[in-house]
Amino acid sequence: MASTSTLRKSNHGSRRANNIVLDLETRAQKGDHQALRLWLRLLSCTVRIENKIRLRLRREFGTTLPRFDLMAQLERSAGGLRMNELSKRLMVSGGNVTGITDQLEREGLVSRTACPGDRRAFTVKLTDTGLKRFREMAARHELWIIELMGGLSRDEQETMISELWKVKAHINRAASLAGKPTQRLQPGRSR
Amino acid sequence: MASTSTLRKSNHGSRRANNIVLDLETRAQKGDHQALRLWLRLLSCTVRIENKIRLRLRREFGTTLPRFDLMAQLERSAGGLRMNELSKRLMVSGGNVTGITDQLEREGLVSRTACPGDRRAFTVKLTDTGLKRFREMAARHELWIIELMGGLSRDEQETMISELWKVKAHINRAASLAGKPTQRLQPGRSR
DNA sequence: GCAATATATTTGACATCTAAAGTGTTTAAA
DNA sequence: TTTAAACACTTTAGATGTCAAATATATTGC
Repeated sequence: MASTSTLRKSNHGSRRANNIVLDLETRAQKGDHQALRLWLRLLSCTVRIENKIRLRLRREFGTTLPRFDLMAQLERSAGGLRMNELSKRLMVSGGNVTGITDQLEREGLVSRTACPGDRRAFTVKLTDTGLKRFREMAARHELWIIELMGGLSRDEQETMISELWKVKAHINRAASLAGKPTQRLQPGRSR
Repeated sequence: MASTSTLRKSNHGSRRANNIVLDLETRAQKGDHQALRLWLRLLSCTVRIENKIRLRLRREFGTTLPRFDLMAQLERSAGGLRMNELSKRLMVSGGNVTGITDQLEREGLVSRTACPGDRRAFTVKLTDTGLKRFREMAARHELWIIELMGGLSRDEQETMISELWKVKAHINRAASLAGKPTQRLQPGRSR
């Protein structure tokens, strides 16, 4: 594309300029490939681990990963959380949270309570049964993770944690700079 | 918990013994926490990136991530792939591949051909339209990934790629050592 | 040959997921 | 005060995802 024409032009320039262009091209090509390779490997590892956890949660506890994740969020905040907040923390859509909460409520593991002061909102909490059940699963879950991450030394794990932090920070920064699309490209028209 | 009582007890011991105990406990506690933190951060980054890609694929190309992934696998192997092979490479179940392939076939982007020599199997291929469409998307996709991974330098990316390789290798090793459950714990009984 | 077993895909029942539309509540501005 | 916008949640439609059972074909061992 642009690089091709630049290369063609610089054939008429000095050798030094030429080399610079070639360097840039090589770097660009390698760099691209690298980011993509990184992403694919990241994805691959995540999916593998997720699949293992998913399978074990089913086999040992007859539950699913999304339910476990939702309960994990609830356990961390003693007072319970609103659907809204759960949606943000789990990084899934609101409709999804509604569905999973329905399931867990049916199983008697969480409860929906009207939120005092805001009749739109619900507070979702772990029931006593839910808390007990979750603690059992969480203990096993942590062992699984330690086992699955066993390929890395403590130092390597630390390195990766901080590098992933950079990735996360960069993505968030980019998001706020770009400004999230308002999801309403046309002037909103009621009904 | 355990750390509290151990600490109390070791107040009566020698200073050296005390330190050893504290060290071990600190390491254990930190170590556990570390693996879990690593996993949560890994997951968080992956989900964030996935969500961005998903959104952009929809907005710019009116397609979805699974369809894009399936097409990406097909583009890499000129001769097409069998459902089986797609399932393995995408790390999803066979039933799932059937569904996505159905969709793409309906859209005219892939085709199912009887597999010569094995009447059980199908070969899935990109159609001409499919290939063209995919190439457009892939170019954009790569730019997105480069942008999203921009928080890491080339060296950092390289480090992470090799560390992720270790994770992957460890998981596979563990899997083969443990022996995948045959999914048939009772002697198989036909029907 | 033929039965037992293995492989490739589909199907069915369900659980997640998203995006978008719908319902009711709150807020804030006119 | 009225009313429009923002907000919290649910509902809907459609796509993915799982596992397990069902089909159909291949392969193997006797």
